[in-house]
Amino acid sequence: MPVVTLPDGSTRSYDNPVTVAAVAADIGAGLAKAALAGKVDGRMVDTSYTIDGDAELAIVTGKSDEALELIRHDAAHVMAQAVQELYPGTQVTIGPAIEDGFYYDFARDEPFGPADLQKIEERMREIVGRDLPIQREVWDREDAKEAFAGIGEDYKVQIIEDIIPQGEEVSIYRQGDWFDVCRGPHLPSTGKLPKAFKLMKLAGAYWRGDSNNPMLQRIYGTAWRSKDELKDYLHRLEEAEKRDHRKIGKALDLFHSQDEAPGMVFWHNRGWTIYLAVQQYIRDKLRGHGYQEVHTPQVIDRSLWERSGHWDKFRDDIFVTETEGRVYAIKPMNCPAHIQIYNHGLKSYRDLPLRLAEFGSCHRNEPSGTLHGLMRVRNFVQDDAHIFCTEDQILPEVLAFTDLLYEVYKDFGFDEVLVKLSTRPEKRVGSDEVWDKAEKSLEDALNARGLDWELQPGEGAFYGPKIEFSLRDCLNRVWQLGTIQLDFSMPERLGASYIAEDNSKKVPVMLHRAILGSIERFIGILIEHHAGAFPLWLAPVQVVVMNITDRQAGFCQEVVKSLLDKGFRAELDLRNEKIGFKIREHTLQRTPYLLVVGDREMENRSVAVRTRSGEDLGSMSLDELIQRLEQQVAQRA
RNA sequence: GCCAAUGUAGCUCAGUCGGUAGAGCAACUGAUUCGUAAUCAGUAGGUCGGCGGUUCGAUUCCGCCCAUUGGCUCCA
Repeated sequence: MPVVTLPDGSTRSYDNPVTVAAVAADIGAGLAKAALAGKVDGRMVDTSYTIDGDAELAIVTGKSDEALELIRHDAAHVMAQAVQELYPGTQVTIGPAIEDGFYYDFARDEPFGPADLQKIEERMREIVGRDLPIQREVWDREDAKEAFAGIGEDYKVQIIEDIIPQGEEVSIYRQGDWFDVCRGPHLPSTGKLPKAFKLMKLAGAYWRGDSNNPMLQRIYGTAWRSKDELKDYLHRLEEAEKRDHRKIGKALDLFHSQDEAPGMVFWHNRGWTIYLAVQQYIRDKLRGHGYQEVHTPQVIDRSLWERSGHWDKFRDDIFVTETEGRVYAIKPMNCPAHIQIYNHGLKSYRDLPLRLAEFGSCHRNEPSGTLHGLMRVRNFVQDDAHIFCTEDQILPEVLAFTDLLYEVYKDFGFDEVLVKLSTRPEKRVGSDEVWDKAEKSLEDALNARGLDWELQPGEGAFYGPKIEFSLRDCLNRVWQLGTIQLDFSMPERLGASYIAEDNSKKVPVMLHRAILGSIERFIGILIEHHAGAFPLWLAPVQVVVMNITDRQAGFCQEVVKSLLDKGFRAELDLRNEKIGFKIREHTLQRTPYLLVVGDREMENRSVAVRTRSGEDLGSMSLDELIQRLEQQVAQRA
């Protein structure tokens, strides 16, 4: 006698077990038709699911938020069916719903091309048109393996063997002649899939994400509840692409890179101006937070890297140079060098914590396929620092660092920070007691500041746990910026020690930490965050002064000089062009303030002020303007 | 590194089913001195990513390499 409670609180009782579809039909014919799935006690199920006891039920329709995942998962199935119909012999593997869409990985000798995508998409529409009922069946595990082996679906056999836990039932979803192993739930029929999908791109992907495995062909698609939603999504993508830091970097003349130096940046004056502004900002911050800035060599004999352990582990990723029979590494990181500074002179516990900061240029020979604009480069500078401290100082240091990091992110206008804590991996150094203490310090620090964070068990480095702070780029890709990593290994390897209160010799704990991470990457994120319209304090050119006719040239020069004297980045535009043309150009260049000087302004020694957003602030005296600019820079607005 | 795609003038792009290429903007010259998102006219500009092969002839077809883009893996 199931009693079904609906979201509005009303109940319906039935004499016998009922399906979700039956309840929907009981409520109304319209709902029965619209029903895509059910949510029973919070769990998504098929409409064919039988409710045999008291339960809470919500009918999922095309309007529900839950419908999206369902639709995307079904789109993946329909795509797989389309592919197998069009390209017999292609094996299917896995095909989940993902953010904004879905993908499916296929095993096929022939590569898919862009033309195939169109064909597949057409066939998908046809399959939707066929309105095939989608039926769930439960098969015996061994029967299922045999069935898939029989049709040459080796990957499916592996999935049943390795991925579906023993004891869990093996469910098969059948649509027409086509069937797939799947946990579900699915739509009642292929006809319920809105024709608001689009295949987006082709990619390679290793089977089960392991680069030792064969590479499969992945097709990405997007799917939505309606054509309008799809249109909105595609429009959002277009808008996002306009923010791409590589595009803006070129358009605003910030930087470039070229074939001769892959993964390295040629900073043009405007980009370098931003770079220096960012660096100067951090430098000032560090000085106020008890850091000492140092600078160490870029080229260091391999023996140091052998002692630190990097030579063994990262030999292939280290640029090397040789002279007079000695092999040197172009440094991939600063820490071993900082330990050399630490080791210089006997240290007492009274010297700790010792915080050494460096803007050191590092090179890593990253795999070619991973390079990406400013986000992933081979030569970068981090706002790097290493804190040498006692075990008891870990918590206060992590707390102080977290506070500093959020202070910095706030100044740059970032508030959506993703935080992840990575804990001990299987292979590690250091005793469990030390790890316990270290992990707890990191966790306590995050909780003390009330941050939302995600645990990544086993993802820590072999030498210690870490916290990572990440931001998203314009295409929603996540990039790590800040980090704090505890290190129980390197100080010992490189012979760092201090004399403790009890006169014993102890090894300090080292904290690797960065806030912006690579400054290159950070500027990439900044460019996309602001779409090139940098806040005044970062703008490479803050003010441009334009004349209407040659008569005002002299006064314009005076204005620029006054601004330069006040420390502003001002430029002059005296070209023989119409004012509208100049306004357009500098607006496109995202210059924050455009000053127009005509006869009127020259007469009363003022400037007409326009912002890049098109706002006309009218005429004002130079003093008024400077006051405004100074205030805005101070507020970092 | 792996899979796929792409590489034509400073920039954005078109084109050649094999006969060494074109537009807009930018540049340069001249005219114009014009008050808030493009003044007009003219001129010049390319080893069609690199190397090799096929061919009478290759930017076009084929192979290799380099770089870039989108993914995957990696990321001290």
